[in-house]
Amino acid sequence: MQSALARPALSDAPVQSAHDRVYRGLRQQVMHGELAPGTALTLRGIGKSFGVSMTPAREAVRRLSAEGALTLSASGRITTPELSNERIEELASIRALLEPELASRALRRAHLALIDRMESINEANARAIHTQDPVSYIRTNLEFHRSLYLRAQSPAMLGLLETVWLQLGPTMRALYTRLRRTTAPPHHRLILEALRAGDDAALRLAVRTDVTQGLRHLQV
Amino acid sequence: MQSALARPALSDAPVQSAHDRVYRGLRQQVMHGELAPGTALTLRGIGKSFGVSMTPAREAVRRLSAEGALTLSASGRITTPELSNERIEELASIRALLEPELASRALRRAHLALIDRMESINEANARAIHTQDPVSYIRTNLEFHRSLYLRAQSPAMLGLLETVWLQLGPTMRALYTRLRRTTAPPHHRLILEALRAGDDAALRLAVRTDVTQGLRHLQV
DNA sequence: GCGCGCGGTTTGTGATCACAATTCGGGATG
DNA sequence: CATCCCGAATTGTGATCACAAACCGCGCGC
Repeated sequence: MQSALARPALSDAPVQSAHDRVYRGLRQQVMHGELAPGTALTLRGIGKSFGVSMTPAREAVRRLSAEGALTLSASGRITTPELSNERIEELASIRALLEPELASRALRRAHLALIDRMESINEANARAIHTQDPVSYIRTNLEFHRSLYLRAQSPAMLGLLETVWLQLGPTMRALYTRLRRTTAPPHHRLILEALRAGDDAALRLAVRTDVTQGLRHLQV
Repeated sequence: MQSALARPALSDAPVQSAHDRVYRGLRQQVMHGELAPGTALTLRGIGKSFGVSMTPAREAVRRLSAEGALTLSASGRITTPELSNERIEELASIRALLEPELASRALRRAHLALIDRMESINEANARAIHTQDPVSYIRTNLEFHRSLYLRAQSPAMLGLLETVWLQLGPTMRALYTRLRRTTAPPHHRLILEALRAGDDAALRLAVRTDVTQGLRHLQV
């Protein structure tokens, strides 16, 4: 154990199989918007960049494509998904369905330490907007939401939601690099206020509008 | 070029890769409740039963485990999922969230031919109850719901729902073989009536109760 | 009789190889 | 100058193999 602060001792799996390392690495790249929509990948390229052979790369890609994080063409070529407008709207409406429910379930368990942590994540999010860093913006934005939803104690629902986030990753990158917003999203404050007030209806509404607002003006 | 003559062009995907055949076969077995919870599988066994080597079997298993249809132990052993009571309730509440939404979206597009088809599926479902065939019962039950949701034109939402069905497959088998019901579920009739009446609120309620009713009295 | 350790067997993992299909670029042709 | 065609290079697929870890059952010892 090198550092109890950097990596808490309750971390479960320090030893992970090769395909799992590849899976986690690719998954993070896709979810955080490090790859533009339509980016082409190859098994040999993935394997080389992770220092493994084609076999673990293949399994990671198969797993990610099952989650919608990657698209396999009919001939097997690997790309990040290029979503149609209808698909984006559908995924947004799924978020609008799942996230208020998760927030509501988390509400009764959200104590002050969580709200404080969400506030600090939100500040990091504002800094990412200021420095025009789309990857940091997406990452901190998702972190803000996930830290709340983790309290819902609903792993299956959170898992489903994360596959939706995965599918939207490259598109969110394209979105946020294009519109170059300079002001923080106002709804995060509303979410924090509703949490502090313990107001379920206000929380559901604030989460819903935050989710739909970000994906409303897309115009791909 | 010989296959173009041997296989008429009107079928869309006559040629499928080996791992896709394995994937589809296993997926159907799991979703339709042909496998009890905790059933152990092996890559070599799967490969042998599908006439392929370990490689396509591995990819199919990786894909199915990403969808929650199979569980991989820490050491890599493959089993069908054994769900805890909390997990079953959570998945039921996800169904209760997604299915009324899909039904509502399908409502405006549900013309008479669809309702007739759903009625005939429902009759097959009643026959499956009569003959005490759990696999046929689960299959026709899902078919009843899916034929409606297909009209919602929401492929992403339907895809998410199907992964939930997949996770519940073995559990539903255990459930329906245990309680051996002899009467048809009454809510399918309510769903059909609401469809005919074009009543959105009644449809949402009927679907929701049908979903929660079936998974309420579990007691695993 | 009961628990425990040990060895053979099973099983998943990752690497490598041969192969077919796809893709892409260059060059000839109109 | 555009278009089409052909060949080389790229790429995914499936099979096979070596290997380590996990598992299972038998037999020893208490």
